[in-house]
Amino acid sequence: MSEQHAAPAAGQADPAARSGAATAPSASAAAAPAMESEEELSFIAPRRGSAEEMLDAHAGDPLDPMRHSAAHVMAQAVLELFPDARLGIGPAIRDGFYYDFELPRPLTPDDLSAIEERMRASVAANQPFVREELEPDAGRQFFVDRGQPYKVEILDDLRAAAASAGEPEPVVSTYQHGDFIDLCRGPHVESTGRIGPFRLLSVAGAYWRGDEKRPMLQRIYGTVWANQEDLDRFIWRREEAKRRDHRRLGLQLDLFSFHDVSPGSAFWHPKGQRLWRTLETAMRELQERRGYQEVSTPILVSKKLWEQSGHWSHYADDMFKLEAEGQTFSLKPMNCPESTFIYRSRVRSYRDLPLRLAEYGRLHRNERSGVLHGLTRVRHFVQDDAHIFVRPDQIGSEIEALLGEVTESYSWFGLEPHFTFGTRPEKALGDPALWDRAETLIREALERSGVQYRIKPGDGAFYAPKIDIQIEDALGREWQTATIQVDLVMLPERFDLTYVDEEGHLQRPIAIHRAIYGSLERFIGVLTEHFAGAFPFWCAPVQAVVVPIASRHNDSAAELAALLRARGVRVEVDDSDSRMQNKIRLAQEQKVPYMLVLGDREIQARSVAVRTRAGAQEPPIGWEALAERLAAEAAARRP
RNA sequence: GCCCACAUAGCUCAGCCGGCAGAGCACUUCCUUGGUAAGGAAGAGGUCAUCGGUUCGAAUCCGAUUGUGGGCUCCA
Repeated sequence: MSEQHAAPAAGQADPAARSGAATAPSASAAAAPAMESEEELSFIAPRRGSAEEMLDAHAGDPLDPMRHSAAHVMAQAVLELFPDARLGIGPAIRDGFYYDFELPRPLTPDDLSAIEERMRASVAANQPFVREELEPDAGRQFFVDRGQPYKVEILDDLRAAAASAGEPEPVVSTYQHGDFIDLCRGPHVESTGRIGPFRLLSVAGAYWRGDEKRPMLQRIYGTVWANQEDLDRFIWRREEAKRRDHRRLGLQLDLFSFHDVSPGSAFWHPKGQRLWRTLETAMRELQERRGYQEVSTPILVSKKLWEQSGHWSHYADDMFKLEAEGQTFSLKPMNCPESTFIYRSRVRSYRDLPLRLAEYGRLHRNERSGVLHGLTRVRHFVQDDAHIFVRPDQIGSEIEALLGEVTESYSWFGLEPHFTFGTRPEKALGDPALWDRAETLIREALERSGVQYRIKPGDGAFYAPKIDIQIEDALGREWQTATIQVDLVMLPERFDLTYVDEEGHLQRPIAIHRAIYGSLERFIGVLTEHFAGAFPFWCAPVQAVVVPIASRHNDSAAELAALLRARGVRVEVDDSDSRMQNKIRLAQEQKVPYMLVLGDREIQARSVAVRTRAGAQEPPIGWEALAERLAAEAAARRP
């Protein structure tokens, strides 16, 4: 970045941009006056704690008929226990199924085992599934008679949908097994005996049709597999996920904690902060190298800013607000609008662009209490945000560079990014021709970069086509982390950003919003689960523990530690009274990459015996050689 | 926010049908100076989340509050 001067400019950005991070979902920003408020809110309040669930939309599994059949069998069992139960829906889902019920009382764990028992009886009876088709009116009457208003509603909706699409009345199909009949499109397995090993997992509240204004039903989740081995593997995966849960590991590894006094905001302990700083330092190094300039903008901002950006009308409830001297302020939930003030602080020339402004902004969002979840769904988080202001002719090369940045930084963790290109949605702001051009440039950049990507038509933000980045962790779960959004209108137009072109005319720049880690909080949560707490050497909070065998070795241990520290190694000495075995055990539990054992033999040779956390024992190595090796390993940033 | 569950020592958890608050780990002290995942002994540590109610008596029963956890349109 060289001769960029800064310039005046304007700008603001959109909220959604940063959404990739902590919040993942949609992006939309607030500013779109024409948008419907619900839609806008969606980006604000990401739907789920873990993106994995969101991203893995259920996509047709050969086990689906069996899973859906299991849901029927479960509904049958529930009806036997609660004859007045009203049935919601009971689809097959990823790894299993659920069914929603309206019941006279809350279900208990005992109920679940009773239901399971009846299900087993049904499976043992091997009752065939029988399909029947009814005239719509007859079908409707059937469910009215059975006291199943939700089924009637579904039927009515189907008929209404068909009518409005100009299609003929839909045929109503039911499936029966035993004495249980359900409205159902099918298909099913031939008989209940074909249902594999299953287990009921949990009960949860679920709004009818996901609408908080509709009744709250009770949802029972279950899982079912083709054979016992698959079921066992699934159960193992769940348990492994629990073992890797970043909330548990965060405590065990002394990284962070949460406290009543600030729900949804982590307290970072020294080790967690060390990890954090290491990640941030690596990203800063990359950004320096790639021509970014770091900025910092206020956390407390007048509501005037959000009124100008358009966020206030739709987003106000999701911001923390406060009053001072008669003015209303809020804690910023996103960085973008403020970056435009820096852009506009002077006149910008075409020579200034691309202007890459990075900011580790501390953001606050007033997430509803019920959705908070460890580090993945928080009220306070830091985003490795950047706003890049470019000329239209620079979009392609800039996108290409960004894809390279994502690939490079994720390689530090051995993570392979997956790219999803979201194109123009139905409701989009801005000139369609500009959209087409931007999309073409993005597609070309994706092609040139040679990365694998998929296209999600209509999934762009309403003001910008975007590239979302997902990663798959060690358990095969997908997480959304990074996002790149090409903002054609939001920041540039609402904040009237300009630059002077070669001929002295004012032109409109394009703003690219991007976050690579996304939210540092969330990213650390994902890394913790991915590595099960055993972070790669380069970013491990404690990289090595020196283990003196007896107390007479403590002085040498301190000397070795000082030598390593001087080379930038994060090292601790365990000079407690414990036996060596115990010291090693504790270091293993803390997932420290290297244990450096020092006894008489080593000290005499000014060497040290290295044990890795994988359990390997290496031959003694000289202190200097070890320092060289560790410094080189840290610099390499390998997973 | 809503439904359900949970909240006991720093951590993990016992504590039945109300009757003097427990264990392991961690911590402190002492003994032990030991070669690759737990050496031994003693000690300290709790307003049983908070507030209120029932009761002779509440960690225990009831209610509220706060926090945490599982979820909240993969549409018959």
